[in-house]
Amino acid sequence: MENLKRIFIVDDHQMVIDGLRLIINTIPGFEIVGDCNSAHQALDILTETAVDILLTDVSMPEMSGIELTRVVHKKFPHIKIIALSMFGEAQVVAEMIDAGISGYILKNTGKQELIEALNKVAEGQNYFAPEITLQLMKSFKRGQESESSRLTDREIEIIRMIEQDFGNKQIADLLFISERTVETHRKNILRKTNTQTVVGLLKYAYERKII
Amino acid sequence: MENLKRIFIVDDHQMVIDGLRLIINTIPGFEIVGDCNSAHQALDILTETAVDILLTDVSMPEMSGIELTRVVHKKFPHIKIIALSMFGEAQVVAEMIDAGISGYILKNTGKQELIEALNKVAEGQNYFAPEITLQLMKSFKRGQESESSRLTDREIEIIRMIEQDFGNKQIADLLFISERTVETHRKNILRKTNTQTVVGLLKYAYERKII
DNA sequence: ATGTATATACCGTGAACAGGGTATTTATAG
DNA sequence: CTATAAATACCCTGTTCACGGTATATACAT
Repeated sequence: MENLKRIFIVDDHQMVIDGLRLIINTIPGFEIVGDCNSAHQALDILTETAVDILLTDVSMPEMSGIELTRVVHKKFPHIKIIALSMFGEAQVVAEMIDAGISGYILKNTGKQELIEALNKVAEGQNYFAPEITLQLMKSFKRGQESESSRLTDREIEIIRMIEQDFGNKQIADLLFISERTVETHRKNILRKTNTQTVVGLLKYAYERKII
Repeated sequence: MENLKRIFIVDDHQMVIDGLRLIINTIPGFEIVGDCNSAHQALDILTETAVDILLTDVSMPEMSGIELTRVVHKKFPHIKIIALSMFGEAQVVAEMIDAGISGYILKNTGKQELIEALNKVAEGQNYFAPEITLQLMKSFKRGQESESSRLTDREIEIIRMIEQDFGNKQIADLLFISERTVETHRKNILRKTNTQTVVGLLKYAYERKII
């Protein structure tokens, strides 16, 4: 009888769980023993379900993956925890590491990488997606240049206009500057906020009450 | 002594006011007698400032342009009101018309159109930006096909993933469908929500508690 | 059987955006 | 004077997105 590693998945989006299920079901050596949509549910279930590896979303309503990781790491120290996230924001990664994860992968991870992560963690090693380590290094470097992360008044102004769904051309017209200048500001803004898209930027801005 | 039409501008974004000021200051026949950043302020100032034309933003915190228009139209019936908005959403336009506006222009309006709007309204006529009338006609037609505006479960699912900053490729991977299909869904979503960009869509979705 | 709604999927195109970079000017501080 | 920060502006490229359209399959209702 083969000794399968038992995996449990926590994510508030069932579609992510279903996607992961389909992939993991094809990976030898692992079996999914359950899944649920909230950290609270997970804690209940883990008290009566034998689990080896916990795959948990980082951002969840009510109780975050960070908190869940802390509790699980404390109550069930044998459970290896792999974090799943859209982003590898350095601060969040650091908090998850502190909380006790063994791995951190992005949600768009391909099958090969997921296999590698699961195998490594199952062997007692750690696994961090390359993008994560890159992100951490960037953050470290950025931390040393903290002044470069502060948004200028102009940049904040432009964020506000982006939030109002003005395009670059419109922003340029309203501010009497070149469209190329707007693009440059956008570039600087995305770099400083460590985001790649307008969606990410707006979330950043809302979170930090910039707008 | 030339008889200039006195304009007052209300917009919570000073940059919009400044932009309008620069343009209007070059238009013969008009003078700006004041501006402020909130509807409440405007009401106070209008009681002691002679104004012929009020340019007001539609969306403002605390008291909207719609409410402002209602009050101004009632207390100062001689004041012609021109609405300024990012969008020409039919429902909003209709409410502003009910409230008593004489004109409605988009914030990205060029100088020529602003001149035309001001002149027409100053003569006692109405002026609506061509996009607005087009939007109203679209809305009228859409109102007749109200079923086509209801978002399907799949579409809501995809909106949620867009909000999580998943790109089309990622959404396709997670849902095991073609990227082309995702594009099609996006197209249908934007059409149904009458939005043109992700920013507009997210605002729509947040407002309506879709996400 | 037909009709409708939904999901899926494709074609084409142009515009916008993200990301790599370069550079200059102005204002301010030391 | 030099150095720095901020604002401005440009180059280039590849990718993504929005928007115009077409079509088929499936499930369900009539």
